[in-house]
Amino acid sequence: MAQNSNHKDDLRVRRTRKMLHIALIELTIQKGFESVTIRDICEHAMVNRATFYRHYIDKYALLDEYMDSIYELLDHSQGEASPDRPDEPPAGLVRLLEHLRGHADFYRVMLGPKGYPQFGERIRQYVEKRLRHALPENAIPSAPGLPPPEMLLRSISSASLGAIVWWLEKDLPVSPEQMALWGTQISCLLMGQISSGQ
Amino acid sequence: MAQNSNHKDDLRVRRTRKMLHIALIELTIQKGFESVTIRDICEHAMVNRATFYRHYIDKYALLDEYMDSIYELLDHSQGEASPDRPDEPPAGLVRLLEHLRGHADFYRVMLGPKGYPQFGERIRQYVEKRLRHALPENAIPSAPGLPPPEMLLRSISSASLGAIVWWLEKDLPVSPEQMALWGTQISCLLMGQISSGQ
Amino acid sequence: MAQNSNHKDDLRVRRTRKMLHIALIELTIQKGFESVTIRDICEHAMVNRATFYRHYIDKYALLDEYMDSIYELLDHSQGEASPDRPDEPPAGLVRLLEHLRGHADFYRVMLGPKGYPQFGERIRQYVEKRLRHALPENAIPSAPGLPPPEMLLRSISSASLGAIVWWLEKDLPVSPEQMALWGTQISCLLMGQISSGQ
Amino acid sequence: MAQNSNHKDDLRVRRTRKMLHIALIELTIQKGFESVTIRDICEHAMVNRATFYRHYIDKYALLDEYMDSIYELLDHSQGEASPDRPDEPPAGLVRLLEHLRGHADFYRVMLGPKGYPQFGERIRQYVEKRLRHALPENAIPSAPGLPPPEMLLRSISSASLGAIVWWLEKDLPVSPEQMALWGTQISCLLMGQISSGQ
DNA sequence: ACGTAAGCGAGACGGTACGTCGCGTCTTACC
DNA sequence: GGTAAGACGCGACGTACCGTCTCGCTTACGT
Repeated sequence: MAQNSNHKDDLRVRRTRKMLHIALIELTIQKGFESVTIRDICEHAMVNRATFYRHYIDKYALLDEYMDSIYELLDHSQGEASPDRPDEPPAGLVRLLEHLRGHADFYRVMLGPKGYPQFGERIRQYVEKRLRHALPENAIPSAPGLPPPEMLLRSISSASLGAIVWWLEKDLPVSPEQMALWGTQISCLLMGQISSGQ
Repeated sequence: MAQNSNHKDDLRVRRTRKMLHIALIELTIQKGFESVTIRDICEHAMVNRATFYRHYIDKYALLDEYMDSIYELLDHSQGEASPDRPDEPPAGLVRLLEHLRGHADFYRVMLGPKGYPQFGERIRQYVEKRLRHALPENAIPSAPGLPPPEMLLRSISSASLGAIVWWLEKDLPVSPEQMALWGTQISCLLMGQISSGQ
Repeated sequence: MAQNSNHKDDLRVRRTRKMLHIALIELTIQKGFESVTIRDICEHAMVNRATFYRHYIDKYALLDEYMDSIYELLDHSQGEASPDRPDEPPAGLVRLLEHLRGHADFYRVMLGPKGYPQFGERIRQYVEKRLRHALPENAIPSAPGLPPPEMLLRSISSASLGAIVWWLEKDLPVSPEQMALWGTQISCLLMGQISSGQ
Repeated sequence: MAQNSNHKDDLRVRRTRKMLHIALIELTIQKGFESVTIRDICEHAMVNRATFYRHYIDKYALLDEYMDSIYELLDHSQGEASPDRPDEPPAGLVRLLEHLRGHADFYRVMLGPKGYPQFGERIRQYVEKRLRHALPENAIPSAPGLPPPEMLLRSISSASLGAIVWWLEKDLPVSPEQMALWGTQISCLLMGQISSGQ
């Protein structure tokens, strides 16, 4: 685990990667993700363009690495991992929303029309994964005539992401806790009520 | 108004535009929307590149024109615009789903990871618009402590779009009518229950 | 022969190619052939770099085209093509030397240490070709014990080129006619005397 | 002067330089001198690129060092430096040709179209130097109307180099002794006859 | 023989040229 | 007047090589 002399431990390497991350985010906020060129990033980060390619194959790889670090941070910070009681916003969701609020400018762009389609999808999948974990295996019955669980999960996670985008676009009108509460209500309603059969 | 010598009535013009539409769609299915270049489109359509620019400023304008024609078609074909009874799939929704099924290859790509973010958003807004029309002004109470109607609308339309994407990705496992029914159930549940429940 | 609408007849094309030729020559004089980059050429010629590649694959192709035009010019201007009498400098040789004098700066560099090895070789081959044409088939006997004709031709053409380089390096101390005379003397001596057997 | 702790006596240093020499030569034979990069050399020599720069500033310096060692070897091995009789191939010339034969692959490339212009010139100057030494000061009369001695020397040395290139290109069809004899004949003829004849 | 200074390997980095590609504008000629 | 053909300027791309640098390891040398 504690691998020595890794190239990622090199001070210069860490400095370079960090500056590229910052440049990507700041430029994305300024002009939208797709409009940002690798040239832009390098100039803003004061890094030679060839150096960029020594670390990443394109800007998507840079974004991926950044997102990975975020997810790792979110997952590791959960610590207490309380058994999420239904009808109560899970700590993970609140933490996610707090993180989004902390980088609202960035996420507002990334999830908006000048964003990157796979980015929102990745967040949706994260939400879906958490939903699956928060539920018993067979919490959602799959009776004929009812929407299949897979479709329900997709709908709920999409609804959540939609609510998040709305929240960001409206400039965070309510607290993360309130958002988490509403989101949980909606989710539980859909999953529970449908299962109990209209 | 009925200008005879209209530029768009010219046979050559109509032929050119049509071939460009076809080329855009076929190439998008093949390699994803962003990967399609104007060069590609022109070669596939056997149209000179300069000619493309005489009609559209970029491929987004070409897509927009195509989408406009679709929406016009959808809205005009509804004819009777029956007062959609809740709990029953509205005719407009079924028609939309049938259209998607008819061009599933194209929409699957456009709404997927190689698609175009504003494209899905446009469909979501169309759904949201229909939802607003299908509901009385104050159908959704906005009591404090409850999710605001705007957020609910956003969530429901996002959920619908999510369900549609799921349906396309799974290769249309159920009929448009079934999808419309499920979608309506979910929507009504969210809007109604929230307002009365809790 | 008189092919119409050839792309080389395009005024813009002729202008572009001409400016690239001039840039190549002037820059070669300034800093030596190998040091000249395609960027240099394009900036000096006020031509976009991509345009360069539309015409030539590299600077060697540009040089080749230039040299081809020179050789064509030299061969076509001979007009009278008098039956070159031995012991008298052939008109072609004088014309070649006059051309070299007219572009002495360029050839001095190209044939010097900062030049291009294949360039001198091409001139040497041109001289050798003229020598072959100026001689009857069996003018040079190939008796055993004597240098083979092929080797003699190589030596004489090399000697001629060497003399030319000397002439250019010394800043043209004598007239082209004088040079041609001396060169012819040396050539005839080598070919004739050797054959008559020491 | 006889510094013991010389940097060049270090075993590691000698090993490194030797491997770089070998790599340069083998790679030059394979792909031509200009195409060989310092990276190539270092990889082939299994030497780190930074180490190369600790010894040479570029590949030309490496080549120079190699050539210096060759010339030193040639000049030292002549030993008896007999007063070369005209009409008889001098021992130095034979030794040079034997050396060329021993490394024919390398010289064939270096003197050919993928070679290095200054390399042939250096050999030519070596030949010219030997010619000057082999002749009395005023062996060549400089009467008006006759080619100046400087030009003659240049021509003869160029002719000799040309003959050598021919010999290498033809894959050494005759022995070094035969080549030396022919070369001497040609040289003497040019120098002697011109002065007395005409 | 052994401690140490030097040679060396590894590789990050800034720089610069390369050759390619797509874009959008323009001109010319055809129909 | 719509179109084909295509030259051109522009600018981003990804790659290659250059020369410099810092950091440790290891190794041959000199006392």
